[in-house]
Amino acid sequence: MRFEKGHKAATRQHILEVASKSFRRDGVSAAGIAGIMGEAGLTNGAFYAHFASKEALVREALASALADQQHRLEEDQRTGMNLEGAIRGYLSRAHLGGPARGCPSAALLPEIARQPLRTRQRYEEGLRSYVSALAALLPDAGSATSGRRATAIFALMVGTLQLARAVSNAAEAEQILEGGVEAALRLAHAPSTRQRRKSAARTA
Amino acid sequence: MRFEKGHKAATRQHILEVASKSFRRDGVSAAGIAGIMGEAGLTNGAFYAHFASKEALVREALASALADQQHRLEEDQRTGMNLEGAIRGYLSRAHLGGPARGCPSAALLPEIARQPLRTRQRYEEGLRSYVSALAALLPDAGSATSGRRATAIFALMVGTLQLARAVSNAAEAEQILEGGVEAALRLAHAPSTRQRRKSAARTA
DNA sequence: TGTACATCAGTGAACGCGCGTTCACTGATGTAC
DNA sequence: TGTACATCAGTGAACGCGCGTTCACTGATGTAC
Repeated sequence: MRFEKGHKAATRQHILEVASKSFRRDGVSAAGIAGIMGEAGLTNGAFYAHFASKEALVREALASALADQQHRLEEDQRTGMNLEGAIRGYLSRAHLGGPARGCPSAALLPEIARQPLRTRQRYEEGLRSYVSALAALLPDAGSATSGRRATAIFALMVGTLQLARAVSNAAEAEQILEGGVEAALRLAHAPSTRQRRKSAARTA
Repeated sequence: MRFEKGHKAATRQHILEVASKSFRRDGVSAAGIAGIMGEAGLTNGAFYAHFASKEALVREALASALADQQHRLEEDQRTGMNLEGAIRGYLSRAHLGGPARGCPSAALLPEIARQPLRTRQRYEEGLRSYVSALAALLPDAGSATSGRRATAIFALMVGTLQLARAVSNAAEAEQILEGGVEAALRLAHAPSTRQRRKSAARTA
């Protein structure tokens, strides 16, 4: 054989990694097959030996980015990082400036919502799994409401990072991130029933 | 003249409204000039009599959508709606299902972050103005931190709506919205300094 | 040991199509004389 | 009052280009005899 054993699988993996970054950097519909293949050091024709369609690539690249994100969170957890560390890492200058290597939800959520059902279902699996890992870091991990609260915290972090990225002024972007950290930390702690009732009464 | 006075301005406005909806529905890069003009009942050639480029249209359509959003919020405010009402309206089933008429940030934020500087600056103005209107609804409106907290609440709402839209299961989408409402209401009330210190100590 | 053939990852040109943009033209109206 | 011309919003074909996808081909290797 012309290529060593495992070569094709390695190429496929390489295309996947390049695509995953391209999609997050440029958006799904703005990133093209020829560009991705070129960036991977191949020509466009080789693509269809690895994937059935662009849609299939999107699906796999998205799943791969979500899996990476979760592995990094679990690795952080293993090395003793707490929830505040995870929040500060997510809402950091590094993550602000590096969407290609960052959270696929922050880079692509509205576009994911427009993808075909199969893609959205695949995303959903990855999301659920990631949010569970996040919920495990909450002070009340395992409680009935920890999953729902982890989802809200994640939504806050995604929206905050997107807002900070859209804004042109760097100082304002950092203010947005800081405000997000503060708010996320507040949400991280379960309110007592008494506090929640008081809140509801005040806004009603 | 063949056309009544003000005809051209009215056509321009019509194109803008159609474009604003198309962008939110399909995404900026997926929505094309010919499609927008067709939806407006015109042919592609007429476009450049009204706008200098697609980029110019994106800029104006975005500004227009943000202005609409703010006017609706202020109208709600005038008719006596409080912050909880605004939050529940934003995180409602109607808004979930109608991105074309809804919040441009929820529909387009990651794509806005990839637009040229001019577009982002225009977005930023509209955002600032909208968040100010939101801050005016906070219990501590006018305080030093109300703007920052309004931004965080808005980020939470944007992320929550995006997440709910991406998910394929309708029941799960509603759960996400409910969790978002709960979290937003919590953030709406300024914590006392004592509470904030306690929170920080617990997560450190 | 040498030769003919099978394998298969990757090449690169081509397919039809839609993109953003340009431009010569249309045709209904108002104005000038 | 009638005719020639200017105006201008909109038409529709065409520009070059890049898209996703297909396919005949290449060429280095392993296998069969």
